[in-house]
Amino acid sequence: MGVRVWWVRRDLRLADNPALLAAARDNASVLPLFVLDPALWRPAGAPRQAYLLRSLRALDGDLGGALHVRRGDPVAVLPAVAALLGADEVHVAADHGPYGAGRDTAVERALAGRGVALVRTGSPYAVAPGRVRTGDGTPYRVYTPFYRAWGAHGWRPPAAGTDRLRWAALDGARALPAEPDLGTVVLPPAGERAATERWLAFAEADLDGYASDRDRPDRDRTSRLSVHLKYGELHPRTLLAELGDRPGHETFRRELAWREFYADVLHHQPGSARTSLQPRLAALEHDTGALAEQRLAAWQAGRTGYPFVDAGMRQLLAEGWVHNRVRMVVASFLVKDLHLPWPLGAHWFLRHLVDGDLASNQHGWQWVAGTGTDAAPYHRVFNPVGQGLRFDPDGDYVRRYVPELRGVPGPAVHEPWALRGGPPAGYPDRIVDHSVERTEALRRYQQLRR
DNA sequence: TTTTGAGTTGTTCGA
DNA sequence: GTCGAACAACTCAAA
Repeated sequence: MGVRVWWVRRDLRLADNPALLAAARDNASVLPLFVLDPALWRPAGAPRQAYLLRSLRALDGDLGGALHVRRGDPVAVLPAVAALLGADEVHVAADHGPYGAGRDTAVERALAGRGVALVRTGSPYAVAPGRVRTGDGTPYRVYTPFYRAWGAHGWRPPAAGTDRLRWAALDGARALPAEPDLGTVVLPPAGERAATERWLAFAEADLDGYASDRDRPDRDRTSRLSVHLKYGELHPRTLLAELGDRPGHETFRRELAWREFYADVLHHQPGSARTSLQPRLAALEHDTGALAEQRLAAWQAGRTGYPFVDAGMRQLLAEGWVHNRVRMVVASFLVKDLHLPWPLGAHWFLRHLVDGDLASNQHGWQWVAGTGTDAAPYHRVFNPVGQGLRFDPDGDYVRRYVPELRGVPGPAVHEPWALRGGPPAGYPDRIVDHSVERTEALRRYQQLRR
């Protein structure tokens, strides 16, 4: 009966956790270890920092206070902890991100020098990135064929639970740092229990109508599970096991598959987190200078004068979360109306989103910018007014996040410049004319044609 | 090797 | 008001 380390990263749960079960096999006692890595902590932004701390506290509660926390570079911390404990195995779920994969290789090497094995079991995905391949053995670059092959590949059923876990203790654990100042941001409840409750509530109330309702930000019937999946408070396999063939179920499974697809793309092309997947589009002409900076600031603050865009940007600042439909609209606005490079927007999102995930975020932005995996028609430009009228037909979503417009009833709220007397006091005029900038965007994209 | 069908989420214009 | 075409070409993936 030995002692093993369970190195917790983005799998903050006890249920359906193959790495934990591997650590605990043969009745070994397990030290649950979280390493606060400054390289990941610093750029995270206050919402994610705070959420992570809350989720760690919840996990620690579920562990009866057994969570061991250290601060530092995992390459130094893991060998030190393993030595203090006398452990010969460290168990993790594999990390396929550009930073995590390199870090794990370095940790593995450092541990091996002391005769300790780094054992990878499972991953944060139903199918580990890199596993789904075309007939040629190459990675997929188009979603739909990936989805078919991913479904055909299949995944394991959820791991059976166990009540035979024994936790090890070790002196020298650091307390978690104090929570950063969140201002007025209100975060969703963190932890495995909250995640499970969210899933059950969603499955009960919204899953059947998901195919049509998910697109309506005014109705707010998306799953809101992104943050829980991000931190591994739930595993997608657990959800997939409960999905059937009804329309809403199929649509939700496809959303989970997008998450897997983008993780796969990032795994094969780590550079896609920073640069356009289509090299030809890297030469797209962007605006620069003082005016461009002013416009970026207006977008960030939710003061573009386009209510649907501003509501989304303010929801981001208020909740660290934005409805998916609105994410596309605000992204399109930055790239195609303001002619600014997508990485600027992607970076702002990562700083403020509580569910900010490198693969999903960067590739979602690339999809909107038309630089991504699909052969996006360059003429796909979202109309911020048309999208608002279509997906927020009564204007309720806009009024929820833009108080200056609360006195404007009905769909007229989407075009405040058309109101008698112009926009209400305190609400800005449009910073650009959409129809003009749409034409300009099309011109710039057209320049890059073969 | 060549061919073929298809590719998340859109918008505008004119009949 | 509704509806279909046009907005271009390109690349992917499998037959």
